[in-house]
Amino acid sequence: MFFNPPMHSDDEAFLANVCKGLAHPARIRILRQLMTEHSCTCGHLVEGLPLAQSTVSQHLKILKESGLVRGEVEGPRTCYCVDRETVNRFAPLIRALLAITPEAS
Amino acid sequence: MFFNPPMHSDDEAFLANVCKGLAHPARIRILRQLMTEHSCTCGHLVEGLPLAQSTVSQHLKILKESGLVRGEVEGPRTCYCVDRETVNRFAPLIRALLAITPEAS
DNA sequence: ATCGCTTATCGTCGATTAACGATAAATGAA
DNA sequence: TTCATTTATCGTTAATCGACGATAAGCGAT
Repeated sequence: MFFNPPMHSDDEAFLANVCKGLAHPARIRILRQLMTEHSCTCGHLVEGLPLAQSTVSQHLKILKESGLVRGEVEGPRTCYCVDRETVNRFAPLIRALLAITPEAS
Repeated sequence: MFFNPPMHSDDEAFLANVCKGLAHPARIRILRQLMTEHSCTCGHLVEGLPLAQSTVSQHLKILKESGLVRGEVEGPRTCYCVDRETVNRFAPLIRALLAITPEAS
């Protein structure tokens, strides 16, 4: 079996930051929607959530800051999509953290 | 109309709540320590962190509220350990979320 | 140039977070 | 009982979050 690799503090900060992005039910919802739909406008997301447009916009900003989401202006609207690079870095890190087993003493 | 969630909103709230517990580097560090050491006193955790005892105690409280950690009083000290039930519920949920691929349209 | 649509930002409010020192509570030991 | 140790809690301060309405900014179409 492998020993648990030591985690760099960069990775800890990254993990914490992404988790912060996921630390609200509305943002979980938004991320899941973007994972399946590939690209959504803010307005479309607002339709699917019981929140005001400004609130959704704010959640999208937090998701962007966490690195999970990117937004591209297209004409009068903005298309949001998941940043797969962040997901692909995050997934193995959180997986490794959760898979740690106690040392046999 | 709201998105039709393939995920129960209970699960979304659970995911968000656990992520909230992980949304700070110190708590990532603490959880990691508890995953490997199985059981730690607050004082032992304080030794490994650049934070005051009261701050570490506060982080432990947040981790308990997120369900990730349990604490048991043993004499004058408290032993903290990971709640594996929470981890075992969280792991497949976050994994499933991150594994979603865009629908072929 | 103006209108209409879409989205970001501003301002506000109450609640929460994060950090610390100080202190209280609980327990084991002397 | 008294003392030392350990941890939780209180009080404080600054910062951030979460929600909203209102408004500004950008763009396409008329």
